[in-house]
Amino acid sequence: MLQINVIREERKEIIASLQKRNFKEAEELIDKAIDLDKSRREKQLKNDDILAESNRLAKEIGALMKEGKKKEAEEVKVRTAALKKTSADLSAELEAVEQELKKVLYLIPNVPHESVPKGKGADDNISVHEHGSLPVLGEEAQPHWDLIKKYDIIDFDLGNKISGAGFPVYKGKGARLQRALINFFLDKAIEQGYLEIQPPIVVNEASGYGTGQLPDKEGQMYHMTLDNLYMIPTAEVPITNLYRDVILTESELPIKNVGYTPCFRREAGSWGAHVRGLNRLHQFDKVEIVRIAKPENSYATLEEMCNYVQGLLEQLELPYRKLLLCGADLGFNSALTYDMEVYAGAQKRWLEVSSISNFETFQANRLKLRYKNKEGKTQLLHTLNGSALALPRIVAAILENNQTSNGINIPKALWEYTGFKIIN
RNA sequence: GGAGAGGUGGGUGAGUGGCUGAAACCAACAGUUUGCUAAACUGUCGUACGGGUUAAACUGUACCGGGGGUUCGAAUCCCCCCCUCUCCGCCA
Repeated sequence: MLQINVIREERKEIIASLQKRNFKEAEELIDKAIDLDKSRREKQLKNDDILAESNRLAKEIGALMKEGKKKEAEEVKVRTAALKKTSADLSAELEAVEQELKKVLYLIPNVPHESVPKGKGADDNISVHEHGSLPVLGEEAQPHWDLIKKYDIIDFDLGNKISGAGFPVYKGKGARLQRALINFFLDKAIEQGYLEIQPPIVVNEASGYGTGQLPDKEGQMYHMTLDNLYMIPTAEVPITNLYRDVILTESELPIKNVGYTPCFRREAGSWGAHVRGLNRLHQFDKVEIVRIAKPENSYATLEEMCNYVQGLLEQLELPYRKLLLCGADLGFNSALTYDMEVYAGAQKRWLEVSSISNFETFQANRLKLRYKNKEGKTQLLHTLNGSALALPRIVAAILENNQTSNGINIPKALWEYTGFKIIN
């Protein structure tokens, strides 16, 4: 959520920046917010004055009572009654305006960073870095959904039976590979100074609002209505919400957290030809890195996170490219996002395995996540997060790219974690 | 799930209707003193939204788990909810 005082001061610049997202209602919503804010301040000023008067009279009554001037006190009481009525009305109006303002603010996406290119869609994302050569596989190369059957390591039919589509069952070396990747990712992050967190994988409503899944992306999450809890779509939600309503001291910064969790996504209506096999699931595993940084450091932090994730992909010997997302493809909360895509040789497609974003103060404003700076002023922090990494598509690429007639070779970096070098 | 006890500022904790945004102590921060450290002393020390100012100073309102109510006036009284602790029940 953008800060209303910033909107007030930088109206023109914000509207212009939002054009990069092709966000048509930008000017309309920004102006609406400014109007509501003006009305809110007027009403508050009026109401505060009335309450101040009312407080004054209450003290006067107290004093009169003490002096035993009961009659005079009664006379003053009459005056407070009218004030009370006016204030009640004004408070109700104020409340309504505040709600309305909040609703409008919830509809306005984050302002893209100046380096974000305009664009119409995913095709306009810019590849800023590529690494590794694309695997050359023979005609007989199989996509991962065939390979997992051939070696009996991941079973969609079984998952279908006990849960439904998009809930695969990992077996044998498939299960072991998953576990190896999770441990590999966690260990590497810890080496880089990240603190491992094991958060709950269900969260309450307030947390959903804190990171921006609610109210607009309600359909993305599984909702347990009996207890009003949500299954997390990403570890970002619980880990970032750890810092909801928190004022950090400078010495606690920067925050570097890493967490492994299963992730749950309803992905309603998004099933089709491109999402076969492991490409898109309702439940998947992911290791997520979450950073909280001072504003002046956040873009250096973003670069550092990208370098870290790229290092992981290189250790896994996967060809990848790094995309700078254009305005049209940029997530609602994000100011700048890099996607990492690995190449899956048999599908001959790039698969997104990581999305690394700087949210600047957009989440922190909702979360009320601040720190006390050197001047002793409380100031919003910047939040960032990135997948490091999402497992299923990594598995898909490993399986497809490393297939041979003898079996599937496991990247060397994982050997100590898998305990085997080949799936056959 | 049942019964009881509680929830006050970063922490401990006082406060049962007005003089309380809240004592005291601890922690933290700044300073004084001191070869250094420690100690002592002095000061500062909640948040949000307004007004005001170039910026401050200054100033208004709200907030003592959350929401509602009683009252001229609520941390304090009443109701509902949430959470924590103890005991019981159930249980990986």
